Amino acid sequence: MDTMLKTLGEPRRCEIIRLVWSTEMPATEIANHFPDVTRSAISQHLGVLRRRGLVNERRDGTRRLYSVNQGEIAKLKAFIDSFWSNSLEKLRDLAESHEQLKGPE
Amino acid sequence: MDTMLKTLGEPRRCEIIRLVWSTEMPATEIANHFPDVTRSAISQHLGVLRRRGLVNERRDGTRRLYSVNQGEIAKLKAFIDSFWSNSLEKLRDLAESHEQLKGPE
DNA sequence: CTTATATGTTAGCAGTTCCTTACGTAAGCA
DNA sequence: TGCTTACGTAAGGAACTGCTAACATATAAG
Repeated sequence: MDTMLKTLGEPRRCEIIRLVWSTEMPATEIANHFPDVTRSAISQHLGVLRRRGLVNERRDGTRRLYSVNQGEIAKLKAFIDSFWSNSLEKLRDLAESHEQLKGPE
Repeated sequence: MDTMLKTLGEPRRCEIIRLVWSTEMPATEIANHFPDVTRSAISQHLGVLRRRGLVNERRDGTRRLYSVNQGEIAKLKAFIDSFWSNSLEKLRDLAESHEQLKGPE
């Protein structure tokens, strides 16, 4: 999970995720959205995202079309949510241990 | 937001957030949860978390008690959620432009 | 077959990050 | 006042990261 957070902590990688969130897009078109860095830099970011399983790659002729693996991002969402739900769990455990002291109702 | 993702991408910082999520805790006690690194390393992580506004510091004698600023983490939660809601927004915009082509119902 | 397009990969460098060691400081206690 | 506890901070180094430039490969077009 730390890995995923780190991966998305890179602004361009995070932006790529947004770009291909709902529509697959070839590498060159993705790179065109980042005029301030070379295509190579974006290709390397795509490689990281692919290896981390955050995007899927589909080949079509010479092109490679990327799309988001929303399931992986859903894991991140669940992880963030777990900060809250785990604290609820702690409260529940605390309540239970209180009940044990008092005996069951 | 990239900053927050990067900040939590560090495993120990992420763990610190969990530690002080629902109960404030003095720096030394936090450091004791990480036997593999020095207290200095943890102090530096706490400094980062404080500067980023992710934790609050309260002084009590020589101790410094840290607690999570849940509001900041809530922003991250909202950001992750926005990946989904923004794609809904795009669908809505798409539907609207279709209606313009057809004329209003 | 030759050329152009789309893309990944490698080498290498500058900047950043996380760590340790050593030191500084402020509050309590003798 | 001197010692101890609880902490932050500074200096410096090893490892990691993101970038560019140059090269490799594969498909398509002529």
